[in-house]
Amino acid sequence: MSDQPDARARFLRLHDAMRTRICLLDYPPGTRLSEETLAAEFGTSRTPLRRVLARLEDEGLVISQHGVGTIVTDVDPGEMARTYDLRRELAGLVGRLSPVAITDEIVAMGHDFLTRGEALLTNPEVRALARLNMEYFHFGTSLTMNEALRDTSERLYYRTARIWLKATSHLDLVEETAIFVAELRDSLQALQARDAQAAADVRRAHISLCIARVNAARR
Amino acid sequence: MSDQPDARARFLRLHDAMRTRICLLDYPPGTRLSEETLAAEFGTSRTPLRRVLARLEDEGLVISQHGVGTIVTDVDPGEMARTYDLRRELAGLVGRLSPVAITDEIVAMGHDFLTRGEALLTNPEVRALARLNMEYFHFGTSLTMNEALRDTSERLYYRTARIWLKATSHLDLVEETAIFVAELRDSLQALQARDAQAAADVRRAHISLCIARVNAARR
DNA sequence: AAAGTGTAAGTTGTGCACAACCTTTATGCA
DNA sequence: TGCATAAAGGTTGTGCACAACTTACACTTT
Repeated sequence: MSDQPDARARFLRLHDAMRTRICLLDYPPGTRLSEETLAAEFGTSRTPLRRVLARLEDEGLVISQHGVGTIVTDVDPGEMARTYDLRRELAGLVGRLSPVAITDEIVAMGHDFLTRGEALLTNPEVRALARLNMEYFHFGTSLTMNEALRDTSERLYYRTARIWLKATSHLDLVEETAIFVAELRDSLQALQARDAQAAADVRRAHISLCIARVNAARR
Repeated sequence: MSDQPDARARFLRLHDAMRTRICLLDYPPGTRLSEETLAAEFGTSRTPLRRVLARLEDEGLVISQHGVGTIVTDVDPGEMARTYDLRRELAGLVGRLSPVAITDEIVAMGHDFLTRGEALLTNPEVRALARLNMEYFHFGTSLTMNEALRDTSERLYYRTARIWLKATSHLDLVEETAIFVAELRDSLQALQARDAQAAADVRRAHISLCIARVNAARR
């Protein structure tokens, strides 16, 4: 049924696993990854794993140095700020470039996200928050039919996600969770109005606020 | 002096060479590339070359199929249109997100581009036009300090460049050259006014016109 | 004649051994 | 003791042989 050849399927699986680990800070910036060890863990040889690391390097998540190792990158604060600037603009574009029609199903998904977010309020946990945020981000990009916009947004998201997560550890987790739930609430309202542009604007606004918050925390 | 290890330098060289060949239609869509042949041509083994092809695949320029070959992709017209939509927006953002200060040197570069463009008017040639267009595009993205915006713009540019080139062959080359020179002229005017936003708007407007032209030619 | 089957050629994917390289540590010498 | 040097260990990069896979074609069978 699946038209994914084994090789490609495995590549996607490993890539996703590694990307998630990096973005969830299982491998904090500076961590030295061993090709041999990872290959053994995933039950392959170095060759397919190197393909994965090569892509992660292209995406800016790791950097390989001959004779040294493959190291998880950190992100320069200035560059991160500029990346967020772009992410904010792209979030707004989701509402303008080939937005999808908001169906009942999409509204239901929005409602589901809110429910799951509210569950976090009673039991805040940074990893669960990060995971939900990641899932919700994908949901957000799925609101445009523009593939290039989707791919670009996700690429930039994964580049900055762990920095937000690191900042969240320093900020108040409870407060950050509450802010996220508020975003989910605003978002659901826009979806219920069947207004894709409004939903995109909600995201845009919250990215702006997030930038301000992280900048304030850095001081 | 150069801090590029041999391996990385070679990778960048091969990647750039292959990308240029694909975008200049030396390898038209559908071409089947042979790892062995290419490796021999570049004087390496398959291994480093496969790293290059892997990245080209991530960029959407080729697709590798086990047992079949590595094939230069074509772009779906609808997807291309949506990619152009995004490129148009990004072009405008260059003027708003961390634009550089327009120096005399930058103005001189703009003037140089115009001179070279005008030289093409007397002797139009599609390859030379494509090359100049590519160089001018890089010049355009260099007008922002936002690395993510630069990288993203270039990524999308290379994804669509060959489609524009293919369309140009069908359109009138002389007319297309004249339009490009007109853009260079407008651009220079904006630069001379030291107005980065105006320069970005010029590019934005011309991408819009390009979209309309290609769409019209397709009918 | 048509359909099915096997075989051969050509391609990408994988695993392994080794080369190239960097870092750390030990060692010898002043 | 201090410093230079080399040696050792560990890492990524490369080349090669072979596995896995697809396609095309010839051949056989119905």
